[in-house]
Amino acid sequence: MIEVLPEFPKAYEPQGVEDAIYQKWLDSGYFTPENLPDFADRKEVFSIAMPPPNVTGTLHIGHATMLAIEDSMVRFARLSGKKALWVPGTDHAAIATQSKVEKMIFEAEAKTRHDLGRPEFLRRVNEFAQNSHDTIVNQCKKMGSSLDWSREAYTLDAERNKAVNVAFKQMFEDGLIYRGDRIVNWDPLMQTTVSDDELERKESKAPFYYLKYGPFVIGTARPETKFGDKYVVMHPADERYFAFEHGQKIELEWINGPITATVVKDEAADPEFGTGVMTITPWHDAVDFGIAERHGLDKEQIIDDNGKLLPVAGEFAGQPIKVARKGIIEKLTSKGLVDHIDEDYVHNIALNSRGGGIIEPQIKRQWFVGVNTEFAREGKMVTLKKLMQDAVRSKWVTIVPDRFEKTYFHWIDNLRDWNISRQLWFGHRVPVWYKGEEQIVGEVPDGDGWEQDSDTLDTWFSAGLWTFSTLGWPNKEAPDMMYHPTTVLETGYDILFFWVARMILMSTYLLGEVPFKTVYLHGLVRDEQGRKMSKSLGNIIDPLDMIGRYGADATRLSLIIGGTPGNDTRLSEEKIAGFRNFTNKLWNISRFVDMQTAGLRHVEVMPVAVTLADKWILGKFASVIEKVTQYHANYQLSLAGELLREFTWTDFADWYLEIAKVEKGKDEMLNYILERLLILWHPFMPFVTEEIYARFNNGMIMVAKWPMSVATDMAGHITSANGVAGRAVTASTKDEEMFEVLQNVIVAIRNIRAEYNLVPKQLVDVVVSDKSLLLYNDIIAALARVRYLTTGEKPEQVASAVVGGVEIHVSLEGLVDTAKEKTRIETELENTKKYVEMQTTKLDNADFVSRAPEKVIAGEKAKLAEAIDKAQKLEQQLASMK
RNA sequence: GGGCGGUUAGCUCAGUUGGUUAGAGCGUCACAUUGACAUUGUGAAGGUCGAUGGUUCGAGCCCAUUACCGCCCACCA
Repeated sequence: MIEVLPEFPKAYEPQGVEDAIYQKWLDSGYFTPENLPDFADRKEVFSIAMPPPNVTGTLHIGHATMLAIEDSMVRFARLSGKKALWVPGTDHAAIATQSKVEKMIFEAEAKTRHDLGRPEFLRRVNEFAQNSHDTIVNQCKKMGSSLDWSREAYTLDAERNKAVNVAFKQMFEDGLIYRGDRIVNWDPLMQTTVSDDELERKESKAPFYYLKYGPFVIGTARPETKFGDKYVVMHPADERYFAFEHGQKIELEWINGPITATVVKDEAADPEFGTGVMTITPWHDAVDFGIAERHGLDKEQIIDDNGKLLPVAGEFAGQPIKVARKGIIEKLTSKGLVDHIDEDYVHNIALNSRGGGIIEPQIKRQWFVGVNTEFAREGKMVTLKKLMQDAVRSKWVTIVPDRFEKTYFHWIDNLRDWNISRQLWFGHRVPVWYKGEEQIVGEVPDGDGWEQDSDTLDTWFSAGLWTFSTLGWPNKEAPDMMYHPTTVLETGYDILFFWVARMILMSTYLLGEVPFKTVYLHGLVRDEQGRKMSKSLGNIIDPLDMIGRYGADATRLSLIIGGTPGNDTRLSEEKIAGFRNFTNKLWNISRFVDMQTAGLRHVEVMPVAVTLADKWILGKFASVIEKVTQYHANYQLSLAGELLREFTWTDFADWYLEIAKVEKGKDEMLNYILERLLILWHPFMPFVTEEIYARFNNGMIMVAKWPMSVATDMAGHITSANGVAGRAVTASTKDEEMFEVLQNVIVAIRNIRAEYNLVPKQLVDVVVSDKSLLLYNDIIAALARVRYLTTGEKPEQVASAVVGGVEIHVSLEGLVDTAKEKTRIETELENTKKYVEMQTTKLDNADFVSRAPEKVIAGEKAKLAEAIDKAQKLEQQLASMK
């Protein structure tokens, strides 16, 4: 069926067409690779697992960046003839989502999750998650994302739950998952543990108390933890305390009366810090816990799960920390135990980064993944840490930009066992069932009387399985597993530890292969002033808003062009508006070609280049195809976009189309180039290119063929395998140089015209020194507004210039300001002479001549010769001036 | 305390293994408005590439030192 298209509107209006185009793509089914008509012929596989957005709300500009980049990658792969798959999904984001919903419920109904009960609370969270999900899916579509919706997944659905249970079981059986009493990060506010990576440290100023502890002075910022302190620790090599022996008992007066303290010598005590002596609280401090473990010391809980003091605190029992601290200091002061107080002490306090409270370390029975635990793998003993390290060290996984490999290794080096159980309600239940002494792991037990572990798993546990749990795993025979390892993982660098590293852990452990071959890390999007976007600052740029105002293509371009991987980018509405202008430019280029050639149409075979301009543009275009293809292969999307913009706007529109208005018979050339140019643009701006392409009547651009790359032959001729049987583009170096001279001559004339403020209507006569330029009389006449172009005698009243060895005299009878001309030429001459001098010095340098490559020397010599020639001509011009 | 990044035109940024007189977009200035596009065209101005020293025939790029800004990591109680 041939669509009847309306007339070509003067301006591109994205708002009117984007939704329909997206629907057309959906209807085609091509987002699902198996539906591609030539699926079987497509040899290479390309796949991306989309980082699933959290179902905590709506997509922000960072998500939009992710979608723009990934969609460009997938569309490029699809156009390049690959089996291109991009899997969508959402993340239940256990802690973030639960925290958000709890907050909403409390604000609206003043109820906690305990008031509602587990089933009702989960019903509410799921309802919220569903709404967020729908919004997110809609936003992905608005961005033009070519996601395979038939494969959509959710980190908390039944299939993913199965994957989680199988993974858990295998790790448990290998001894990598264990349950133990360890010191963990407890958030009293949300009543759950959080992993080390979910802590956010905030600098804070607090009084630092120096307390008299028997013969010692100890320092603390947390006097409320000191009740149980009965060990006093110092470095074994600290000479000041040689009088005290390890294990020595000391009677001393403390907060609630006399106690017996034991001296412990341990290297964890820093002699440089404070007095070099400290007391320890193993239950509420990770370092202290370590010391206590090493020496087999008692551990006592001082603070309960709600952040209140326990009976050990005596009269302070039941008080919240903040209240108790004041009273304790008062009591210590009255007992004369406060030595002095440093009021300006700065330390870091740990917060739950997901909107929770101040972390209180506690000893708790939790589930852990042992990252240093050895297990057998192919006859060797390895650890999860080693698997993670090897994957990157061996370049099995490549990180772009590579500097993040260092960050990655550093993180692994400092990694401790991963606490995976949470006391949250929203999430995958820890797949362990208990009945009396019995325990079943990883599989739902038969029979009655089994109770499941009430905890849920860290959201990153299921997220770590994402690349393969979305492709049918744990069924290793699942046909979709052909898409694994995925080709590239594209995400923000801020998520390297949380997610990227854990995916590598899970995949190398469970599958024995990496989850992706390349990690492409994009930067954060900031506002014009480099600040993070946030609601409170009111500087948020909402992608949907921008799409509504400037179109999805412009929004996408603004997020792809002008940035580099791993570096933050600043975004402004002006930038997006600028790309809206470009979108319209491309539209109008097409509109012009449509009018000029009586309708856009597919041209299969590369047309014969008739004129110099034809040869030039085909040569240029061939090189653009080659470079853009290469940039895509190297994930240098910004460079690809900039090169395309330059070619499209400057070379094709400003030069070639202007020439096409003069040189007729370019219908094939124009259509041939435009069609392929649209394909090159399609990964970046899918909507407008699809809309224009409809007028070519050649199917959908989404499944068009990427123009073939080109090669340069020995003679410097650029040949194209561009679907053309044996026809080569013959833009020789000489042709290219000639065209450049032509361009320079035109610019020089325009320049002179501008200096004398000539309006376009006013034509000028021009005398040039090179008669071969007369061949291009029509072009020069039109583009530089010239009446007669000759090679005759230089007229009297002229303004002159020298470019590329050509002398140009623009006849300006009655207009020439001789003094001004003289100054202009003198300045030019002076600069040229300086340059000649510089080049001469360089070429007279024996070291340069003997050591620089010949090619460089030849180039420098040619430049010198041209400059000398130019200087001579300028001198003659000056001499002939009256 | 360790590590990483940034510093190039008024602003936002490129600059591919060191090789033209360092580029782009936006902004600025001048001129132009009936024939693809004013969401435009033409032309121009604007930078001693943070600083110092070194390597080299040659440095924005490599090395060392240093300044400022930003980020990440860290068990100084």
